[in-house]
Amino acid sequence: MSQVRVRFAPSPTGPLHIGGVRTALYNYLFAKKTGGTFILRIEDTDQARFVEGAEEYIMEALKWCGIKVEEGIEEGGSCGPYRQSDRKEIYRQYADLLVEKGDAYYAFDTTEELDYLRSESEKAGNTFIYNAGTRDKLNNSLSLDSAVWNKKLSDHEACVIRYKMPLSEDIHFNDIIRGNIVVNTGTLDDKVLFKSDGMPTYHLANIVDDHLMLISHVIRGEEWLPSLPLHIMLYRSFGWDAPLFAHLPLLLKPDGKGKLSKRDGDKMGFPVFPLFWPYGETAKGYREEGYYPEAFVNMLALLGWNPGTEQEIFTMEELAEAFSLDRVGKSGSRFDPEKAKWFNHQYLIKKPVEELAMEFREFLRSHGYHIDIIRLDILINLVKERVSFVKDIWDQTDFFFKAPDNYDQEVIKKRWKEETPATLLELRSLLSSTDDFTPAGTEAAVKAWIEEKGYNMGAVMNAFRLVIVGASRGPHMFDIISWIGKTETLSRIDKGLSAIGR
RNA sequence: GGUCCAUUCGUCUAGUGGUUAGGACGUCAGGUUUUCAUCCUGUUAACAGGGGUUCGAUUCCCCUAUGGACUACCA
Repeated sequence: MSQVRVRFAPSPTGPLHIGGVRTALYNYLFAKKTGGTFILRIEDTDQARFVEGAEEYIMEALKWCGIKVEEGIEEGGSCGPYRQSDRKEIYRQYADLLVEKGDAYYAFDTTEELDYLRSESEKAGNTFIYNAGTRDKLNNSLSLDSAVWNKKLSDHEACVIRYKMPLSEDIHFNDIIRGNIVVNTGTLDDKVLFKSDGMPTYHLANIVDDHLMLISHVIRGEEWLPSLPLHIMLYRSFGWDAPLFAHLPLLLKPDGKGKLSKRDGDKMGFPVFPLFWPYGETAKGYREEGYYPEAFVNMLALLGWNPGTEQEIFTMEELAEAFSLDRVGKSGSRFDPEKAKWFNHQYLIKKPVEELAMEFREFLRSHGYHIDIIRLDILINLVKERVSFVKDIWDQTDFFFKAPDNYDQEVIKKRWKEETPATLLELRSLLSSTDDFTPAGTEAAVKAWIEEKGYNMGAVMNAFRLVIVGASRGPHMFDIISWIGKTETLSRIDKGLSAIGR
């Protein structure tokens, strides 16, 4: 098998969508699996859609994901440049080559003329196609007198180069994921290969670059499938061996139909982009939402591909080892934000406590709390199983840092009895005289007292929790009071008694 | 409209010409717990429809339906 070389070829028109990230990931995994090379090529042949910052965003997003580019703008490589606008001079000669061969021709029709033809056709219920059936009636080097079009050329009249699609010919081609496909050229149109602005279109640039960059496998989104026949024809016209193709299924909206878009994320509160997009209409990112890149990548990898085993948690290395194109599904995958959270939870609970503590310390700082890292370790161990994100730890631990401002009415109704204040007073004095304020120490003392007095464990502990936490939630009481300390514990009992009273 | 692609629990999916159609997320229930959560156990629920082929089709073929992509001098 010849050397595997794959490329991820986004166009820098905005933030990279997670569908794009998945395409990059599958390319990367395939390269790693086969010992091949992963290349990043920027397809910026559309000057009108250029977006400032998009290229940097793409590179940063891949880095965050742990997808390492081997050849690209920053990395260099023997097949550069890797930005199509920097390869501008390359394309024209190939377009000309096709014209010389008779597989392409010059066309002088203006956008307005073509738009008019299209709308007229539509009114008549037909579809306008620029192809063998219509090209003779249009303005091009096939229909016009050679003197006429040569003059247009020498006058530098606006002109594009179109591919001359055969009248009717079945094109057979193979897709690694979808198998054999047949399309008749009669349904295809004479696509523009070279624009009047001096830039190639995607179709030409793509074929030329993939050939020049020795790409062995083209792994891209399903939206490219309809243009594959054209690409196959192009390879044929150039006399080049075509790479192998794999068209990945789309990522769909979580609800309803259609492909995943930014709006879905906004509507349902989950990110559609890996990183925060800071320009123009901003968009939130997985990174900023608190997702770990490993979890994000793991989740994405399993959306459309499966290992054929029941393993769900994979490191990047394991993914690369297990990956294969023939285990990629054919149908679109609906994205499930809930499962994305679950993946993050899996990674979070496996993180070393010290790391989580460091992360949470930053969070606390921004909320005005400065807590010793050792104490945070203890805290994290108490609650990490309960959260999916570090930022969620706060919701589970706020009462560790401040006494309750109010007390859950439902719990008061259920747990606050006639004798409760007296019992809590007893408990207060017991704790006050307990020197060993470790969880084990207070637990032993309190349980012995409850037993001795014949109290009901649930009644006492729930009332106790109410004055300490303010609600019916949180880790074990003795862990809580040990962490907040004796002074705070006693003060919260006092505060609770006077607030709830009776 | 035309071309192409797709269709297994709500979701991601496994799977085979003969299976109790398996797993995960979610849901629900029970258990554990001083509470909530976790956790454990269990439950739930699927082969789009119709024709073939076949002794037998979820699996192979055809049609229909539904969904999707594409249909630009955008990628």
